[in-house]
Amino acid sequence: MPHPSAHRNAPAVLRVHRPSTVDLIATELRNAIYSGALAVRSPLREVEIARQLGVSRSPLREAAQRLVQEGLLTAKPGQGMRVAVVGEDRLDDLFEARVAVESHAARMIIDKHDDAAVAKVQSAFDHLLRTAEGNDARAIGDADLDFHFALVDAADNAHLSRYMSTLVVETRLASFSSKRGYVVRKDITQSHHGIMAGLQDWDAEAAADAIREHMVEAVDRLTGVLEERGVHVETVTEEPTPAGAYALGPITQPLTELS
Amino acid sequence: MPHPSAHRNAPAVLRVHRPSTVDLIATELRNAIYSGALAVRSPLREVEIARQLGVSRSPLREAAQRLVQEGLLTAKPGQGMRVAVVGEDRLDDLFEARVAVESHAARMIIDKHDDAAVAKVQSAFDHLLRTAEGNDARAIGDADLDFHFALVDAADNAHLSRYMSTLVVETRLASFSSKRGYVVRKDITQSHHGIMAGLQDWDAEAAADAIREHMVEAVDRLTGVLEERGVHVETVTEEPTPAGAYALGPITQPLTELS
DNA sequence: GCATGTATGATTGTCGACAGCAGTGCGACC
DNA sequence: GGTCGCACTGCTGTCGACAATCATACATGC
Repeated sequence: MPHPSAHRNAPAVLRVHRPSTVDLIATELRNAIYSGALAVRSPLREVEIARQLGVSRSPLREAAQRLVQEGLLTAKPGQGMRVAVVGEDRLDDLFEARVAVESHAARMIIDKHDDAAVAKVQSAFDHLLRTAEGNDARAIGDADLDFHFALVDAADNAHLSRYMSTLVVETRLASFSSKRGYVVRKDITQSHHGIMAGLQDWDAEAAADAIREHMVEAVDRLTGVLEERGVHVETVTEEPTPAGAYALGPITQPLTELS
Repeated sequence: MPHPSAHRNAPAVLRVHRPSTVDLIATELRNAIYSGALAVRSPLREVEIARQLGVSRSPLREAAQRLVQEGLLTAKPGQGMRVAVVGEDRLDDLFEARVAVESHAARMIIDKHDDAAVAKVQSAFDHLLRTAEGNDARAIGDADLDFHFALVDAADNAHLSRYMSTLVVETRLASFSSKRGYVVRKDITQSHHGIMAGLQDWDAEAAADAIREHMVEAVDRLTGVLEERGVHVETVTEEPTPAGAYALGPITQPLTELS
């Protein structure tokens, strides 16, 4: 039985895309950092992790170099690599870069009057709204980052999407690096609402302003400047993880995928 | 004799920053790609290049993975790595990403009324003007890319600068990948003049518009759509290189540098 | 007691080697 | 004559091993 997607004038077979072992390891490492399985500042024990992944040190080190290039790992000669710390001194640069990417993504969507793109962002926004009703800080944080990635991804620019995927993980690292633990603001949906409104009104400046304001709020939250000013905002804090011995799953070669 | 820069209240010694071997190799590879020593689409012969660099295959492969992450090298399982081809299908995404980064850099400079930043860009612009008087296509191309990097670098955001440094090399790869060879427009200074004017007038929208227009012109030049439309613009073409056997210099450990 | 020097253990950085795969050319077969 | 099959060659992907380096703890001396 032919596959339903088999098209008449389409080429008989699609080009197969085989991910290399290094690809798989790099993805695994990124996920481990994003999920917190690899804690901030923790050294990357090559022999141990290589054993957990079921590979040798060579491909692991090669994959790790990709994350070094992304800024997710830092390497010091003689001391190996550790999960990068995104301290307060880097917050301005990081979130300003996000403003650059996300506001331009919004401008692209608006310039094209791309209804489908807005619908995608709306979907992510709805999910954020539902999640924000609960008190799971991590889930809210995930939905938040998903929203921002969806915004950039909806602009349909592979280059910006790839850069954004790194920015997302770095943002997560900034939260993990915070002295106050993993905290999200309860009013997080409000600033997102401004972004959605800008998109729906096809108002690029309004969307860009909302994004800029949202990033300022994020930096304020992470630096704790709000508490210093005596401003009270309701937040949700994740109970600190046991930081126990994590375990990375072994690399499993996925079935040959078509692209 | 104490160094003149020794400050009274500064820490006695600065933190030393030792570049790792992988750092040096990665820089060497980037330069080789930027200069064209490693031609587009050419496979990365690991044994040969490792021998030229005076290192083993392991650190070379690790360094190469950094360039894979940057998109400067592409890796296919079983076929090793080759210098990436930035074909016409990727031009839109690439230059749109540059618009995002560069226009935001301009906005940052303008928002801060940063005179020193404008002066830096002006310096790069002057150099471009002088170079454009000649007919050395490659030199003009270098000055062009230097200008755009200077613009982003002047915004004083390490994150964006790092991303821009990759975008610069990718842009160079786009020129190398062009079927028409390495070509620069004679009227290249005009569109840059608009950018400079926007900065000097502290007019963010004017600067952003000029940047956007500049990128459109660049894409038009690379896709050859101008010729198709019968529009004639004066260009300078670099005579094709002999494509002879290049040679990468051996890795030399620089003296311990202070950061 | 504090600082300095030393031994130890673990971990990284690098290398050479080997198996396996991909591309190529030749030859056989339909 | 074209297609298929097969051996060959070069290269990659992966591994284990070794030396150099770093961090830690301990001992020594002032």
